[in-house]
Amino acid sequence: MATKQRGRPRSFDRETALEKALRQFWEHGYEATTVSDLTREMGIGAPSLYAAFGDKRTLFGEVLVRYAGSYGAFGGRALAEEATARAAMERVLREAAAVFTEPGHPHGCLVIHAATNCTTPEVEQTLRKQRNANIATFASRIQQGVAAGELPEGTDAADLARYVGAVFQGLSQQSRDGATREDLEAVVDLAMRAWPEASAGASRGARAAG
Amino acid sequence: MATKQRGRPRSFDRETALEKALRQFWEHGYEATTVSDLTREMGIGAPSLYAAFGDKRTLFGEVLVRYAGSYGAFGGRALAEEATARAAMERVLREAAAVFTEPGHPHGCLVIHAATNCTTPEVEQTLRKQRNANIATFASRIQQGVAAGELPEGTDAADLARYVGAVFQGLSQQSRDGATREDLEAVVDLAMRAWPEASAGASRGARAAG
DNA sequence: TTTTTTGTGTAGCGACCGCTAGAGAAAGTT
DNA sequence: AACTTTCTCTAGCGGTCGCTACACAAAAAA
Repeated sequence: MATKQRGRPRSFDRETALEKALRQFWEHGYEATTVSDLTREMGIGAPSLYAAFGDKRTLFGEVLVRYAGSYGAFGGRALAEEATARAAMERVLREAAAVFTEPGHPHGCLVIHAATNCTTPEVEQTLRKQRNANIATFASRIQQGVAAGELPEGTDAADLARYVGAVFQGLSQQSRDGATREDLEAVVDLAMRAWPEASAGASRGARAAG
Repeated sequence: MATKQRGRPRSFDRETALEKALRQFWEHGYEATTVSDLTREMGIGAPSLYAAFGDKRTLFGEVLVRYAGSYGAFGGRALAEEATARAAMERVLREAAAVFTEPGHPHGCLVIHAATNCTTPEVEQTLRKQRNANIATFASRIQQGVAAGELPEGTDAADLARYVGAVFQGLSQQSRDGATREDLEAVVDLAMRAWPEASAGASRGARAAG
């Protein structure tokens, strides 16, 4: 590991270039981002891109991983850190409203928008699986909440997770269509009104955020 | 229409061909649908397509009109026919759940999916305007309901419309990702729990809305 | 130094894109 | 019949796509 590379060293920073690629895919989607766009933004030639990242699809795969570990990490944090399922889901939606409209990077969720109407079936399927996996993660967290008595007995965790996922996807779409953070916050306020409250026995930590 | 055409008659039915084009754009989106795809599905040569429909963009425009008048017409009907804003919005979502998952045609909403990540700015803008116009229509109907006392005073019709729109867009996305009609019905059930109810005394014009 | 290894630039490959010229085919009109 | 009008077919235009062969440049190793 400590030994130096043998040949001519790379003339660009790999992480910086990857971030540039991420922005391009995030803004324009997989298909609509051309290798020509990528090389221009990354400031390198096509052969350098292929040598450093493989082909376009492989580069996109690496971009997905980077996205999941940075801009897309808020969901996992919310699920891990909040005490109740309700707090977790509300925080997911609220941070989505913030991140999706944040200045300085493309709006919306890369996973939702980067490959809709994609002619590369593998890419389309990868992202569809990712979206469904996210909803499954929501369901799992909600099921915990049901087991803990935060939610009424018989609450269908999968249905509730799909509902949260639908709102999440709607937030992403609307952030692309020009909605402001305040617009989306209002949507979240309304969405959380649908949250099932446990009958006044086991409920604890249920708090209405301002 | 009394006099017959002079030259060689068209060898295909224009409406049938247009419907075929609609299905292609609906399934694959604007960019990902090639003229080659279109001519194959429509059963005609490229010159016939261009003679009958103009270029690809013009054809897509005609497809949008046809969609709005057929598969996409349920929203307008719901808004026009239901007595209350709540009933109208609920019917919009419920019929969306049904139409988006209906067998025999592509899933989801053409307007939402056909041009996400589009490299033709005019097409992208056209569809974004359409989506925002739909939400504005919701807002207008909801405002009527507020005026009629169906909803609490001070209800923000724009916010509520955006919420319904977000759920609508989420339904569309999930129908593409494989959700069944039953899945989406459950989402609608939950979504409607967020609907603001007028306090018992204030429902003066709840049945006289129009 | 020379040799080896690896990255970079030019230049262009075959495939597909949206689109169309031009010749022939099929109808009405005279 | 001949002529006019319109559609259809073959073939291919210029442009862009993702990707790469090849020669050269720049580093470590010998």
